[in-house]
Amino acid sequence: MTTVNALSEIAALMGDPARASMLSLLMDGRAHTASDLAHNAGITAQTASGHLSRMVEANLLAARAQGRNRFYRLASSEVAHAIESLMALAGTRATPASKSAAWRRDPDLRFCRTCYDHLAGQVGIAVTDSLTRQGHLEPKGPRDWQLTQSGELFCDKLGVDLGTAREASSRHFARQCLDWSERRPHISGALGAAIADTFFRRGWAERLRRSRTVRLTDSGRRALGSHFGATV
Amino acid sequence: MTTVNALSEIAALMGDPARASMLSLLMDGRAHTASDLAHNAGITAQTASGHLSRMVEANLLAARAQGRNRFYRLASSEVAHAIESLMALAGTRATPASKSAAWRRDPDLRFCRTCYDHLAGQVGIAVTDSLTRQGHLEPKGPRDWQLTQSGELFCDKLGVDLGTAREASSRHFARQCLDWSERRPHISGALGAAIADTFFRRGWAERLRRSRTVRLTDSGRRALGSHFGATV
DNA sequence: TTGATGCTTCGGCGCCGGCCGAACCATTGA
DNA sequence: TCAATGGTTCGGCCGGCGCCGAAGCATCAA
Repeated sequence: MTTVNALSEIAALMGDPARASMLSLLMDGRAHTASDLAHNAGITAQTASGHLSRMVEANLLAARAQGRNRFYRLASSEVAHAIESLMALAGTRATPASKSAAWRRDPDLRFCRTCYDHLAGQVGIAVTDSLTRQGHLEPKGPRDWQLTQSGELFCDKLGVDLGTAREASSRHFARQCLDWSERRPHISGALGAAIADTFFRRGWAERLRRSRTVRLTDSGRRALGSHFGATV
Repeated sequence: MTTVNALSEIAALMGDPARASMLSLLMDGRAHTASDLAHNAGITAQTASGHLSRMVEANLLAARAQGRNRFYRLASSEVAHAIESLMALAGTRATPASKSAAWRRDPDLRFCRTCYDHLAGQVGIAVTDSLTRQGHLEPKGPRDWQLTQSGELFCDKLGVDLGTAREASSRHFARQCLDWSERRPHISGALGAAIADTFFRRGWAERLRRSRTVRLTDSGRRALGSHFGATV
């Protein structure tokens, strides 16, 4: 393959209106589901599926399966840079994030919910962000985190049962789980479950019946502020 | 026109093999005749004519009639930049272990070439690295550099025409341009052009015919060592 | 289990656009 | 003026690819 052909193949991928529409949506830097991208581009799921796999093949996108959903995001900042420089030629700039309709539909679920056995939504992200920001949590490999020494102390002070969490040796300790509403990773795995358990045990949060939705109590709201430095 | 359509239209123009071939040839920053471009792309003159007028219409190319000939060149350095950033993506297609065939096949192009009107490849990177390492060049914002006081002196000593470079006020002075073969930024903008001009004027480098490839002369190799402290 | 949902694969249709031959226009040189 | 050369316009052919319906697989909820 020549340099020229490589150029034309990459450009041709971006040159289809449907694919360009998907790339534009993904310029917000977050991950979107295949159906989200299909709907946004105004095409059927099966057509979108073909487009998406071609772009993954060409290393424009990265895919990650989670449950029944498949999330796609831009493969690298270089891809975003190339798209931006093409948009610059057209005299336009990248559009900021545009929220999907589904995103607005369920504000409570979006705010806080359980994802299996750990916290997700804005609260789950707030906890995750707080831990990384304070240096308690750091990346370990592409899909995991690990607690730092200060993180161990912090969890102990909070009453998070790290001993039991570590005993579940067959399970990932601190896995990155992609949050569908926030489109960013939150903590899952044994640590995520232990943290969620702490929230329920200390009365910071309550499960709603027959729903994944979780209600943050007043004391929970205060705890987020005092322990995590977060206001939600 | 939406930004999405603008993106796809520009990308689609670059996405045709024949047009991509023309754009690649024009990446040398020089003007080429229509028949030259047609022959290089392996198509007939009438087909090329259609492609060329479409690219002029889209402001990718600028045309100038001269006698019976019609010369085409890239419309702006922004076009060159967009093409270069697409080529950077094309380099990531295969598995990281094996570079693309084109990458292996074209060692001279990788070593030194023009990117529109400035130097790219290993030599372009060596110059850029030398300037930053010696404190002559420092980052200014996310995508630009600026010359330090010592950098001004250094350029004067070298014979780089900074006055003319600064006069082109509509143009970025020292822009970061992502090098597709080295995967790191080199100097573009008015300063990049002035430096390249110095290399050609002092006989340190020579353009090869009908190619973006640049040959470093023996004196150029010595100059890289003495002035820039680089061995290539 | 059963049904619902998300995603993919397969097959066939339709059309957009790249291609060239032929003809035409413009500039040059004699 | 006439031929030669470079470039463009027009018309028609045809292949590639974007599209969807149908069907199939995987996951989740009850």
